[in-house]
Amino acid sequence: MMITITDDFDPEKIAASGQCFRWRKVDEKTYRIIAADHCLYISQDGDQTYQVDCDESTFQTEWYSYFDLDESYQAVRERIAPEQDPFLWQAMEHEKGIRILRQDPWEMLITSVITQNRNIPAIQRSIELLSQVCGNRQYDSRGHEFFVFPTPGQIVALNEQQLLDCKLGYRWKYVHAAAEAVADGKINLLKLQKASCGEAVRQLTGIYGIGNKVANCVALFGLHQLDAFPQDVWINRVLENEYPNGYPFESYSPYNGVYQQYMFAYYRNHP
DNA sequence: AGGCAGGCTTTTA
DNA sequence: TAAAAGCCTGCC
Repeated sequence: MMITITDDFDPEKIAASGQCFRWRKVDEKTYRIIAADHCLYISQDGDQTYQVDCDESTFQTEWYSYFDLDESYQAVRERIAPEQDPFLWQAMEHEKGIRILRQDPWEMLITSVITQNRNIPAIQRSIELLSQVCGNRQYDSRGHEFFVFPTPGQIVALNEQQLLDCKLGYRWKYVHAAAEAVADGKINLLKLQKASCGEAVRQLTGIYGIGNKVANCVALFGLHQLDAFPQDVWINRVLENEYPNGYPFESYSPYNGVYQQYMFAYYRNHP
C-alpha cells in the first residue's frame, strides 16, 4: 500500500536520532521497524510517498499514531524565528525530518535504562538479545522471524546470567528492578500516561537505576510528554557552549523536548 | 544537607 | 585508550 506524508518525515534522521533502536535499514530506500508486536517495512517511493507492507486499517490503528502523524513538526519548527535563536534554527534546518515517535512506555523504560553509558550499536545489540532470549517470536510479511520486545513478566523471570548474556553489564540489576516495579504494579504506566510530566519523572526516578536523564527519556519517548527535556552529556555541551546566559525553557514550552531532539542530533553530527 | 569522586560492563572509534 | 542518551554508593 502507498501512503503520503506531507509533514516533516525523514526515516534516516529518525533512525539516527537515538530515540528508537529497532529500526534496521534493509536496503537503500527501506527500513524494517519493529514496534510492540508489529513489524513494518517502509520504503521511500516518491518525495512524500512511501510503500508500506500493511493494509489501510493496520496503518491507521498501529502506525499512524506511532509516527505521530497528527502533529505538525513543521509548525513546531516555525514557532522559532531564525533571528530569535540562530543556533536552534540552524539545528532544525539540518535535522528537519525528525519526529518524536509514540513508542510503548514499557519498552522505552527498559530501553532508556539500557542506553546509559553506551553507544547506539551496543544499545541495539542488547535490545535485540533481550528480545531473542525471552520475547515472543513472530514472522513479518516477508516470512522472516522477529522477536517482540519482552513483557515485564518475561524479563523478571530471567536470572542474572541470562541478563548478563544480553550484554547489559552492570545495568542488569537496573533492568531487573524496572521490570519488577512494573510487574508488581509499583509503577502503573497507564496511569503515568495521564499524569503530568513532573509527576511521571518523580515516580520513575523512584525506581532503582533510573535517574533524571533516563526518566526524562521515558517521559519524552514513551509517554509523549513533548516538554520533557533529557539532559545528557551532549545537551550539557549545547547549554554550556551555545547558551552561556541561560536557555529559554519557558518560551519553548510545551515543546522543549522536540527542540532538544534537534539540538542533540545536530551536535552529535557536527562535533 | 548537598556536592563530588570513583566504579561499573562492554563496545566502538 | 577514551568515550559512550548515567546512576549508585560512599565520603566529605
